[in-house]
Formats: sequence, structure tokens, C-alpha cells
Amino acid sequence: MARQPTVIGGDGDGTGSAEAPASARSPASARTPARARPTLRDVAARANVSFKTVSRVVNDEPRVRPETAHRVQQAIRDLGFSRNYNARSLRHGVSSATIGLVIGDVANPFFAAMARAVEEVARTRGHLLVTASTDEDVERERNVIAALIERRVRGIVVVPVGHDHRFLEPETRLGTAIVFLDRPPGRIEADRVLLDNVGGARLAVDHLVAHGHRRIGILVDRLDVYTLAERYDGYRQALEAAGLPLDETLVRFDCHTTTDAGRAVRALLELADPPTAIFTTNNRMSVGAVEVLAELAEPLALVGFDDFELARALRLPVTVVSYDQEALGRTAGRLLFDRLDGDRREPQAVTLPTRLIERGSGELRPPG
Amino acid sequence: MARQPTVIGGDGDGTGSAEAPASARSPASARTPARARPTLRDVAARANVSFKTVSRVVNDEPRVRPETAHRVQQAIRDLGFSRNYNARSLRHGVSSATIGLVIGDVANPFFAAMARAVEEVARTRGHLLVTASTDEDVERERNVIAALIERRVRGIVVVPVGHDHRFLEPETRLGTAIVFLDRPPGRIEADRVLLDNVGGARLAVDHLVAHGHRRIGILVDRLDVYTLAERYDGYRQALEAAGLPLDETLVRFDCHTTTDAGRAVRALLELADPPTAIFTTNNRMSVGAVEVLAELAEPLALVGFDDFELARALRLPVTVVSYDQEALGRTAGRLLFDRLDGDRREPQAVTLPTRLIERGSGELRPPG
DNA sequence: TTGAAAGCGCTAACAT
DNA sequence: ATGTTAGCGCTTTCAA
Repeated sequence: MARQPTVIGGDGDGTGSAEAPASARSPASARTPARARPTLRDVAARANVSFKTVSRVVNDEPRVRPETAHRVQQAIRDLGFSRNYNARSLRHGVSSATIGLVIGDVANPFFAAMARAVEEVARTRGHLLVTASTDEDVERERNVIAALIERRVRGIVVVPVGHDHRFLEPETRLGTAIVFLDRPPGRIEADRVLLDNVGGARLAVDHLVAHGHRRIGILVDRLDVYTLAERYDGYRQALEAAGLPLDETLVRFDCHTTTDAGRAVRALLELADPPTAIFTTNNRMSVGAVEVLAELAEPLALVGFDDFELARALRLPVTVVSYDQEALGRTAGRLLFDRLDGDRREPQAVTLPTRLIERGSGELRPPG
Repeated sequence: MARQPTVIGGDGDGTGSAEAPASARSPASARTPARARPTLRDVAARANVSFKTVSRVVNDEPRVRPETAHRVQQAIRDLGFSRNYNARSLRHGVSSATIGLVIGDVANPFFAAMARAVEEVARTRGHLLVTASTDEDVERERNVIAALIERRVRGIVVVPVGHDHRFLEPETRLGTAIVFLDRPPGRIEADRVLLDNVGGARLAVDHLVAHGHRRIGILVDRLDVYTLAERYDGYRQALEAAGLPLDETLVRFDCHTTTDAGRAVRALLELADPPTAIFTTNNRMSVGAVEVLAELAEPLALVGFDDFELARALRLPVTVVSYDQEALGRTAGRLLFDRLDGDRREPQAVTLPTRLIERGSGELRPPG
């Protein structure tokens, strides 16, 4: 398991004058301290040209004799030169070729799918993506956005947490494009790409009602999360449309983790008059519910919002409200680049549709 | 659904001289073109101080009269000033406070978990994370790493694709820290955080053998993926240790997607002498296998490498080789920052352990 | 085809 | 406590 230390060559080009940090000098090992990073000037010196010529070569500008270009290329390789993009973008009008993505948590497959789609759009446009998670914390949202702006990203796709984004207004005026994803901005008008949450929830609950259920439990987290509030609203609308009362004992809040959701399901089951069906309002809750329901002799009906991998391989395949996750991210990414390309239309609001996928769990009828 | 356009204020401070791109002038809307971004100097002018004083305020340096600081803060707010971090880091020794992460695909939960862990470490150190996916393409790996270096990230955590990383050597000498994650670097010595893949595979196959299986199928992708080659190796070692022959018809390559894996399982089932157990060498393959096996009347035994959400909620809960995903990313992140802090030990090789989680599918005995 | 000079927004070193 | 000067690595005029 022991490894040979990397053999590090001597200071071949006489540039290595960088003052090493104290820690670099301490161990007895022959490890060389970091040498100074070569600049356009260093390359120029080595190739015997002016540094402007090197700049031309690096940027594929015309008007350079092939022979000169060649010599410069060689020097670039010899020195391990890499153009400093930050310095480059200091000049007005030279892009940082970077965009930001602010989401709740990359480890959540829902966000991961969006991240992937946004990154894909960025890539086709030659941009890099800085991704930052907020953990649904308002303060972190602000901090992270500020950090992105300090680095002069050209635009930001954000799944917002807060409910007041007026602090972004000056920034948009300064040219940073902002697109809100999955949830609307608070107190400002801006581009947004949303899901038809109310419609999706109605799809789910109408479906359960159509299969004879009259006591339908619902799992939600805090209602200040926009999507959940909307889905809860769809639930209530569906009940009302069906002439069913809203029984508050059937509504379980604060289902943040899968564990919370599992606990909530257990609580519902222990009710004197338990529900015959459950509507879970996001993928985590569905997973948590499924893990508990899997242990039951007599299964409850279940419809979940968000599709998830393996939903169809489960003991009882799960009926879900689904939609195109990638399309969410892709649409937001495209909108962002449209803006960067100079699109000056009024703020756009795109709403993506949902659909019901019947797999079995949502088609169970109430017992008796 | 129609939205009011954002009301955009006039050119309040007389700075707005930025030349608008052609597209900005086209529509009849009163939308103002982006104004020039305020600098330290603009703030200084407004607050009637020198721009160095503003710099002091922005950087929380001492030696500024509270009253002055106040005036400056006000000007900063008025102008919507944001310090340009790129310009700042131009100075020698001022960090870009950014690190890079190069992975196969953020949408894969395996990578997402690592991304999350690395981001977490970065965050505690006040750094932002630029994440880029390679889609397991060698050329993209090189391009992406080059792009990160051009932006002067301080270090890069990379799940490598290629088998020759000598091109990184000059870069490490220039001070960019590189840590390889999940797979070893090719042809250079460098820090690496790996998993005990061989040991994990042996755990899996030994377990199946112990339960009476003598024909054990295996799903793999291409063997030039390090982890899979190692796991395949563990499979062979286990067979040999058990005195079992290696039957090539039981080895299915090129299982890249879940669909591929499902197909491979079907092919195994149609064999004249089919296996009684299957070992899947990553999470995608396990999912693909499960989806096919779920349809079977008489289930096959299955052990999968990588744990996955819902593995225990399935019709037949899946026995897996598990490990601490977060620890992988966390360890790599910490190692990276250790290096940035001046750690000059020889390149480190950390290997993380695996363990078997029995859930049922791996404890099935062969029929008869 | 090549080069010299100015300046992007900032910080560090040195005044005042 | 505040200001001045130089320069980070680059691109953009403009000149040769």
C-alpha cells in the first residue's frame, strides 16, 4: 500500500523564485515548493516575441506567422502555461464563461436531474457551472448568490428558498441574468420555470377519489415551501370538488426526511379512523411511505408526486404524478442563455405539465 | 398567466453609458440596457473618499473611522456594488476560493453523494465548487480540467476516466492540488481515495457461495473502468478460492445503463444452464437487474455492489455491498484542503472499507 | 506581421 | 485614519 513519492524535477527554467510558505520548508523530503506560474510574458521571453504575440496565439487570432506561432506553442508546452481566464475576463465585455446554479441539495435526485440538465446546456455554450446547495436555508441562499456574483458569473439559475428577492433587482439591472426554477421568486418579477403543481395534485387525488377513497391522507413538509403549498392546495381543491370534508387529522406536516415521512404514515395508520389512501407530495415522502407500507399485510393505496427510480420494481409498484425533470432544467438553462444573448422580452413564466402514471398502488380500492 | 414586466428605474447616477448590444435596442419596450457595473472607484466618488478606503471597508480591514465606514456602506448599497473576486484574486497569494470537481455524471446518485460531500467540505472552508461532468469521456475530462485550471481553481477532486494523467504533473508543480477519487490516476503518483473493490466483490461472491450457489452470473461494464475491473477480479478470486470454474457464458459485459443490465439478466435466464445467483457490480446494474427479476415467479439470488435507496423496500429486499459514500467525498475534500494548507507529505493512498448488508436476496439458496 | 502603451478592478506596500 | 503608487495577467487600441 505504500506509495512512492512523486519524483519532482528541478527548476529547469530558472523561473522558480517563488517564496515558499513556511510549511513548505519543514519536512526533510526533497519536495520542491510550488514554482511561480508562467505568464504570457514568460512565454514571450522564452519564444523571443512580445507578449502580445503570445496573446494572439493563445486566442487564435489571425496575423501570426505560422513559424512564430509554432515557436510560441512550444514555449507554452515547455512552461506548462495556462491562460488566466480571470484576468482575461477583467476586461469589459470579455465573458467569465461561467454560470451559477443554486439548489437545495445536489444529493437529492430531483435536484441532481436539474443540475445535470442545466450543466448540459452550459456545456453546449462553452460555460462552466458553479453549483451550490442551500439546504433550504434563506441566509445561505443569499450568501451563495452573493459569492456567485462576486465571481462574476454571467447568470444564475436558482431554486429559491426565500420569499423576498428584491435584493437581486439591482444585480439584474447590472446585467446578471437570473432564472428561477421550480419555485417563483419573491416580490420581484423575473423569469421562472415552474411545474403545474396544483394540476398534478388534483390528478393524484381525483384519481384516488375515482377509485372509491373517501379518507385520503396527505404528507407535506412546511407550507412555506411553494411547491408543497401548491400541491396541498390541489389536494384541497380535489376534496372540495368531490364533496369530501377536509379532515385535519389526515394532514401530516413536517415530513422533511424519509424518516419523518415513515413516522407520519405510522401515525396515520394508528388513527381511530385511518385513511384508506395516502398522497405523498414529493419523492422523499414517497420513499419513506413505501418503506413503511411495504411491511403491511393489507396495503394502503398510494399516489406520490415525483417519479422515482425503482417505483415500478417495488412490491407494490407506485402510481405517481410525473413530469419531465430534465425539461425543467433545460428550459431554465435555455432561458438564461437567451437572456445573455440579448433577449429583452418581459419576464417569462413557463409552466410545465404533469401526468399520472398508473402502476398499481394508486388503483387499489378501499377495503370492504 | 401574463406577467407584468419588471419596472426598471432610470439612470440614477449618471454612470449608465454602457453601449447596448444591437438586440437591446430592438423591441419597443422601455427596458433599459444593462448599466455599467460600479467599481471601488465609483463607490469612492459617491462616498467622497479614496477608493482604497472603500477597499478597506469591503475587506473589513481595521483603521477606518466608523462614520466613514458607514458612508461607504451606504454608497455600496446605493450603487449595488459587489466586489470583483476575479480581479481580487489576480494579486499573487490571493485565493480564488474556488475548487473543482470532475465526475462522470451528477445525475447518478453515486456521484451526487460525492459531490455533496465535497461541496460540504468546500463550504466549511469558504470555497465555491465548480462541478463538471465528463460522461466518462477521456477528451472531455481533459477539456474540463483545462477549463478549471484556466479559472485558477485552487484544487481539483477528480473521478478520472483516462489512464494517463501525466499532463497534470506540471500543473501540480505549479501549486494546483489534485486528488483522485474512486479510481486511481494513470501514470502519475498523486493523492487518491479509493474503495476496497476487490474485497467488496469477494464479500459478495463468498456470500453467495456460502449459500450453496455454484453458478453465479456477473454483470459488468467495460473492464477499462477501474472499479469494475477490480470487482471482476474479486469475483474471479472468490470463484477460485471456492474451487469453482469461471464459466464465461455467465459473465455479461457492457452493462452501462439499467436497460443494458436488464437485457443481460434476461440473456442469463435464457441460458441452457442458467445461473442461480447474480452479482451486479454497481448500482445501475442492480436496479436494472431488480426490475427484471421482479417479474419472475421464482426469484434468483442477487447481491449488488453499491447500496441504493429503496433496496430494502423492494419485493425482495436486496443484499448489497455497501460503504460510506459521503466518506469518500469528504476524505477527498479534506485531503485536498490539507494540501492547500501546505501538507507536503508524499502522495497519499486512502482505501475505504466495504461491508455486506444482508437483506434477503443474497440469502436465497439455489432451487432444488 | 509584430510591438508598445494603456487600463480592466483590485490589493499591497508605502506614504501622509 | 486615509491616500498614493505600483502592478497582478490579460485584452484592446494604436503604432510601426
